[in-house]
Amino acid sequence: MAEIIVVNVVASASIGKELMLQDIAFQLEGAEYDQDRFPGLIYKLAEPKTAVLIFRSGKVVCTGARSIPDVHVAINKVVDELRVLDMPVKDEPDIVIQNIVATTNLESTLNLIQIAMSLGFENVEYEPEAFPGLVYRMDDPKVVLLLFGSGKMVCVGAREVNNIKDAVRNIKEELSTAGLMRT
Amino acid sequence: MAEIIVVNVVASASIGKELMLQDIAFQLEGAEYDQDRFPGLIYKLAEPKTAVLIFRSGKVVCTGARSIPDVHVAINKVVDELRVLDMPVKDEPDIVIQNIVATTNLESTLNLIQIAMSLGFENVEYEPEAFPGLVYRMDDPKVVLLLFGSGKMVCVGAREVNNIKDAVRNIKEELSTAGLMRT
DNA sequence: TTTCTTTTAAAAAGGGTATTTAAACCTTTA
DNA sequence: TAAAGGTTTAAATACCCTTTTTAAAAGAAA
Repeated sequence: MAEIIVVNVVASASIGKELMLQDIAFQLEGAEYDQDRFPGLIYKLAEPKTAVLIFRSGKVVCTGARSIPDVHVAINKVVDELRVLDMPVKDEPDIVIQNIVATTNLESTLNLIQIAMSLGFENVEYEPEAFPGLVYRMDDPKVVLLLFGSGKMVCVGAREVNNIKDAVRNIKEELSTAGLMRT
Repeated sequence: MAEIIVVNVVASASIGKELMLQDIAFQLEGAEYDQDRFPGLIYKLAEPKTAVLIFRSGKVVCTGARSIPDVHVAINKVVDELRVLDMPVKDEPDIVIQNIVATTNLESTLNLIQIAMSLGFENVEYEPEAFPGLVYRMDDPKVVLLLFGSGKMVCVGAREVNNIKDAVRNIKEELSTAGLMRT
């Protein structure tokens, strides 16, 4: 079975109280902050390679992590840096994984038109002239799959890694049963 | 003492579960519904003269009422009309008064520049070239007063009528003490 | 050839969209 | 010149947008 590769993890966390973003922007090297564009301050870390959005409320969003442990490492790094700047931050931020994006290879070229008909148009969106992937909204687990003619797929919206495993297992079963995959 | 006139009462309420706004828009005479402009359906009542915003969530907002009893009359009218259309509505919507707007006359012309200095620039905004009224944010009760050179004023943000009475009493006392009102 | 656009999910928090109302001053429009 | 509309304030409702990240692959633009 082709491996499932997590390519992006998005998480949110509360790291403290009211933060003075203007001060942080001035003291934190590399911080991007343009209130007119976006209310959050954008801080990109090189290792783990992530982008952390810091908000006035003390909440943050971490994007781009390749694993859940990396999310924790990234957020803790930001918290430590803010602590050095004497900003009011917690010792243990409460991190919540919000979205895990993963890819895998179904190892079979796919006839997306036939798959669209088979999965039912109520859960499928397929407009090759707009986007080459077929969008399938799975109910359980509640995730969205992007299927490509090459057999590769992307799973987005998962809250935990097991959701992805279940989704991949389900779609393989559905396609195989419908005879839409080289078995 | 010049009377306080309530000119607008805004209230919110939950009147039921998920509502099909599209259906309501089609069946309710006079309903305005344009999803691209605003997510709520706008329904204007002639008596009491109000505008009720109905949302998909089953929550509504009533604006324009001249009194608190009128808010109840208006919302109940809407609920009754929706019930006739077989929409899922409650028997007793839980109405919450969110904002009461009132006007009164301080019966003295006011020197807004002097008042701005006296009340303290941290709570006052006065830019006559932009807007003729002086904006005063009172802490207790937490309301905002718009003072005009004519002596007339507007009080917004009150949650109950007593807030307005207290606010008027307070501003009169503050201005009189500072000798900024003809007593 | 490289880059960008298309699509999807998710959070954060502002801004805009719309509704109502008074005050009074300015500008625009018939 | 009169009438209309814009200026400001509060409040709830709930959507859209903004930004960040990431893969897939097709088409277009540079």
